[in-house]
Amino acid sequence: MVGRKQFDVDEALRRAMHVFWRWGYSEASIDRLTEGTGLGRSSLYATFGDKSTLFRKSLQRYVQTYHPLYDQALSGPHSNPSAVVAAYLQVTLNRIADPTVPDGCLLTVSATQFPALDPESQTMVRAVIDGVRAMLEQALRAAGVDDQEAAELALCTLATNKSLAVLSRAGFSNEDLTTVAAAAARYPRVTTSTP
Amino acid sequence: MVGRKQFDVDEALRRAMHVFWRWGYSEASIDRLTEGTGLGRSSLYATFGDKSTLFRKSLQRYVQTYHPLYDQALSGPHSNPSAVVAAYLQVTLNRIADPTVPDGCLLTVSATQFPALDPESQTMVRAVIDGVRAMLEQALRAAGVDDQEAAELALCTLATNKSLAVLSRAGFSNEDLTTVAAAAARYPRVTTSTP
DNA sequence: CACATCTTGAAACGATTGATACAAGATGTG
DNA sequence: CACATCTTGTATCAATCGTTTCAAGATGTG
Repeated sequence: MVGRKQFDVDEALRRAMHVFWRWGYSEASIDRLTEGTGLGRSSLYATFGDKSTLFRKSLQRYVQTYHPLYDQALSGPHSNPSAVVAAYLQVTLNRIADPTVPDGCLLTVSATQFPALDPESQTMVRAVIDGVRAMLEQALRAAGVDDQEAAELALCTLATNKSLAVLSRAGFSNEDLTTVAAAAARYPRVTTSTP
Repeated sequence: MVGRKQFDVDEALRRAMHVFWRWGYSEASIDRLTEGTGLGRSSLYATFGDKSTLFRKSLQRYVQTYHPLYDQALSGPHSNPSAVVAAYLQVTLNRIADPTVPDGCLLTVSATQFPALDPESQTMVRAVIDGVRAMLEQALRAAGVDDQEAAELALCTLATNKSLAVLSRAGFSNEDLTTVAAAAARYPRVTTSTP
């Protein structure tokens, strides 16, 4: 069992990400991380550093995994703002419906545990959320929404995204989540049809 | 310091509730609970039982505190469904803007930490959320919304409530939260004006 | 006053937390 | 083969976790 590395670093990081995702930072103990990754304590520390560093690498891995999916959904040609919102939220719904990943969203779980995070991790979580917000806003402007409405709609879509994660964590059905997402996608019509 | 009780039980419970609210179940250690309540360990255990029991009593206290506010907001005469939603979300906005209580919402923090809770607490959290959903649905029906739309709108308003809590936790400004709530209150017009 | 009752502070419990030390040993290079 | 390098399992660290025990002492009742 010694000599060269006995595991795939990227796969181990993916599993560690799932542990943080499922349990949240506080409850993601080293024991659960070693069990989830299959690594020994020594290998875990030697490869990824301490717990908070591993958390940040997991969050980075999370962004690298799902950011492209959101980016692709937003970049596609959309007939109207509703389509942009719907495409974005559909990525979230697909992820939540995926039985091979934990419920909710690592970002949302981490945000609600904000006081439990070290300052560096807090900054990173906030930065990622702000990045998502900016990405949404830009996509909406590209879809022809004026600046003010784009800012508001981006914020509301981000909010809907967070609510889907919370409801999923609380055990709400995919049907309920789909209803929420569909309603959020229907919303933009108000701002475009009302003067 | 011995003899008869040196503290007000209800006030101590209120403070314990704030500790769970701010830190979440996992990070609400006994040390933080004793410090937050001002009680010694012995008094804490003798009065409220173990940690998970104290958590449930805190959650019950949370419901007893804020349920009447929501109930009052929903029971007032409303000209349309939007007014119902706006009144409901305003209670949440007021609570979040209150600097004397922690950010977010105890229910939302607990929901995202679901896997960290014991089964009994999980059941209670879920029951409270379902209760809120039912309360919203009933209020909307009382405001003249038909059954199907009332169910959907109640779910979406609950979702908005959760999103406000998450964004608050992540440090979003009250202005942003107000924007989200206002947009959610504007939503019902779609379902009533669109055939 | 005498006594049972209750509360409180302090000490201590075993278990678990995150983290480190170190020896054993497999690998690649010379 | 010899040797430096790297990885891994085990043991262990101090700190903190939730919880219990217990003696000291103030209170209310008789």
